[in-house]
Amino acid sequence: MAKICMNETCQSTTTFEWKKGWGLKSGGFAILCYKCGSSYENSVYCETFHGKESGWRDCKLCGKRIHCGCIASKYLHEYLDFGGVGCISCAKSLETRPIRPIQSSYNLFPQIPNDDVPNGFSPLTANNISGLRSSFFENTMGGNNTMGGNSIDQRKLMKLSKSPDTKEVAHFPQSQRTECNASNEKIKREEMTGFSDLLQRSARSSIFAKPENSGPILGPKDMYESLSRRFTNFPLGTPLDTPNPLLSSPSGVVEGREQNKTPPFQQGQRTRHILPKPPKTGPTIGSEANNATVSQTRVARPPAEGRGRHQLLPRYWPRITDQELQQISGDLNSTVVPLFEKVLSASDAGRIGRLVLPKACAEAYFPPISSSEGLPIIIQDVKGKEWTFQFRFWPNNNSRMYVLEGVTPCIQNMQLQAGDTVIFSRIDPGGKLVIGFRKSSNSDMQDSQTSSLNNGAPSEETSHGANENPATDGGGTNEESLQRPLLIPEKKRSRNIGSKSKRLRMHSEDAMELRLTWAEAQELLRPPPSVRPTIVMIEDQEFEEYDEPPVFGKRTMFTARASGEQEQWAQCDSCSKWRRLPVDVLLPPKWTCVDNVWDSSRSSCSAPDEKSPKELESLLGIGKEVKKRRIRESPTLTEEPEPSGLDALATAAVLGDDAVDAEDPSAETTTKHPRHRSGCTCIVCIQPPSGKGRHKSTCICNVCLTVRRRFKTLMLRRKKREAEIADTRGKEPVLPTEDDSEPVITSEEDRRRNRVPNDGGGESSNGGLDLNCDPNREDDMVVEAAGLSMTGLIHAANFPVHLKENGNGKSDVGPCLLLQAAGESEDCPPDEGHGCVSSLVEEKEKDGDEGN
DNA sequence: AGCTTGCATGTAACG
DNA sequence: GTTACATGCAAGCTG
Repeated sequence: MAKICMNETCQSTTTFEWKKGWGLKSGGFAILCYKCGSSYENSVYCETFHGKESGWRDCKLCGKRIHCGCIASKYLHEYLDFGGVGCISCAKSLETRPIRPIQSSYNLFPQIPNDDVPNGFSPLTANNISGLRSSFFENTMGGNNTMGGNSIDQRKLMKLSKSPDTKEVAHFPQSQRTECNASNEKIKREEMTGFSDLLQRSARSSIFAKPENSGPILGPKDMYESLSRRFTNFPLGTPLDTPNPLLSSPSGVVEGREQNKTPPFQQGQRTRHILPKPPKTGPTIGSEANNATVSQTRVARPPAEGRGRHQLLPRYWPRITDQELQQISGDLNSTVVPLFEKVLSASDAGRIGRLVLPKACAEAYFPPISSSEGLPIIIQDVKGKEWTFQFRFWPNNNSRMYVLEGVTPCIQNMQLQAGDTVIFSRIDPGGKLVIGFRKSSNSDMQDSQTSSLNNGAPSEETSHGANENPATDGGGTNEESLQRPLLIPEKKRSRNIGSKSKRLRMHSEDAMELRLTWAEAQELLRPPPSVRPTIVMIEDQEFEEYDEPPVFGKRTMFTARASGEQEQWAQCDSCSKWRRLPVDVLLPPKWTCVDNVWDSSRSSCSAPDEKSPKELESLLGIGKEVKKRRIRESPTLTEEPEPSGLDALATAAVLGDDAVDAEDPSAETTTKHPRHRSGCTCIVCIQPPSGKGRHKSTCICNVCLTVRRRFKTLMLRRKKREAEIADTRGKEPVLPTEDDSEPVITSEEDRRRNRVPNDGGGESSNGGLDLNCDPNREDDMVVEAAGLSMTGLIHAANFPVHLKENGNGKSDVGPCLLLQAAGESEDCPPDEGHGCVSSLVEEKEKDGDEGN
């Protein structure tokens, strides 16, 4: 079926081909001129014939084949008054009524702008397109060259005016009437919505229109650009949601009363809705709209066939650059038709390997499937590799849920993750599906989305594999500015990337590492600068509340000297040397030797290390594999060499001063409590660093007084216990002493008392405190804990909660211990199961008080 | 036990 | 209120 190329400068009569691919829904087709390369695909989706295997029907009058769902077919068929459809020629010959002159700018043929629309359109592209249109129609009409552009418009108008009014419909059998009405309404509705879609899209895409005409080759892209320019020339402010009764309102079709009341021109004026709504789209819309100003992204190319009832949501409109198109097409003889795109959800990118397809997209661009088993589909990636997916659906709420199964290899091959975007395109001729992608700029989805939204910076680094060229021909417009994503509610922007935190779950190994370092990150939290906390009292406890989120400070190491004195060490960001700091110093995220105002001799990177590397490594536990080893060996984060202030407290509470004085970095506690883990968000653990500088050794606050009082009780109890031990010494074969480096354990009781590691007590090794142990069995242990010094206890308690330590992931224990040691057992109620020392202390204190 | 599969359900967007 | 869709979940399957 030879056609004449619509390209005026080509007008080849022999090189057109109808291309009918399965990506072309409902008998759609694409036209390709092999001479000039112009490609025109069916752009007006005809829902009337949707589902028909063939897009062709027979004219009821002459039997001529009528195509639907294509550029031409809109004008190749008419709904006949007596039912059915007829070819345009027959319909015209039957037409007896005068054509209502609708001068509306509403263009039934939005893909081919109408020069006759009196809206002050610039003729910039009209000449080209009108010529194309003319020749196209002349040829698609079977060589009837008598039909010029006006004729086409007349036909359009005729088609519009052919909407059967009530009288006419009333003569039909009910079935036909219904069908006819439905058909007309459907078409009109889809045209209307398609138009509004186009308006919205064009408002955005206009910013990408090339300033110069693209020359004789006018492909779909150029057509859309031209359209964009044209449609953005619409006067603004006319609401679209005031439908033209002739065009879209059912009342206009069925009731028909209002049709003639309004002058057609006014109808047209009314119909126009130029100012699109702010895009209620997913995050990529907004972000990419911003990016579009610099990335030449072709925003929102209208989905060709995905119209009608299942018109695509804006978030699925493909945005693609020329480079990407070219990369996909690979050669000049093929045309890439972007179909739709989708931001990968967590489940899409997960291991299940199921990519949920938007229903409208699936039904528009994928082959129709009747059984849930679906069909295998071969989709080519941008590298040319072909992937076979299973395209299928599930019944869902009287609807369907379309999925592509088996996408995991492809997703992984493209190294995509949740938040990235896959773009489905079609290569014409051939109808081959292509899957491209666009990576989110940030592996963290939220960051990427919000950052791009906030500052308008490019959020996409690659698309379809590569898009490195900044925009050269794009430019912001007023329309574009109107579309700024700032107008988009955050709630809607966040769609598709997981408004729920659970959508952000990551299950990769990387994520595991992130989880492990979460505790470390928590330790770096600092109160927001220049923000005064609000002190709230919760069960007689003071808690600081900050309106601003905490900030990250520089990670430091805490060590304990032989004297029990705590030290803080920080590593210079410049020279990586470790500098000793006062223990109560909070460092900013960036810190160098120059900032070391506490030690002038080492306030320069040129100053040598205070300790030898070996000493430092031993002291601070720094080494290459420390972190990895920690992750690898201890999923519970129990192995940590450096005692922190709170760790020292815990250690001291168990082992007494000797444990601290030993300056054994391996003295450690455990965080292995089931309810009080790293990242715990309970009121205790979220308490910001509140203790800083508050509790001096001379402090007489209630907390410190309570600590002292309780410690006194502990000491008394210890003496009492020692007396008991002395009494029973003769009965026990071996008794552990404080001086015994390797106490001989004679019973499980004593083993527990002395916290000597048993066979299975990894967490309790080295005298650590196992918070998981049964509190009821800890009594004696706590009694033994009375061996610590008051100063050590107070000193340890003085450490701010979040400064307590050294990045060993034990932040969860610290606050609990500190508060509990300070006598605030209420903060770790038994039902919370914190198993805190303090609660044990409390118990024993009671006992002791009673005993005393 | 881990994986796959099919369906159910909750939620957000849309009309 | 309806629809679309992300994801949970249980039953079945497989090694």
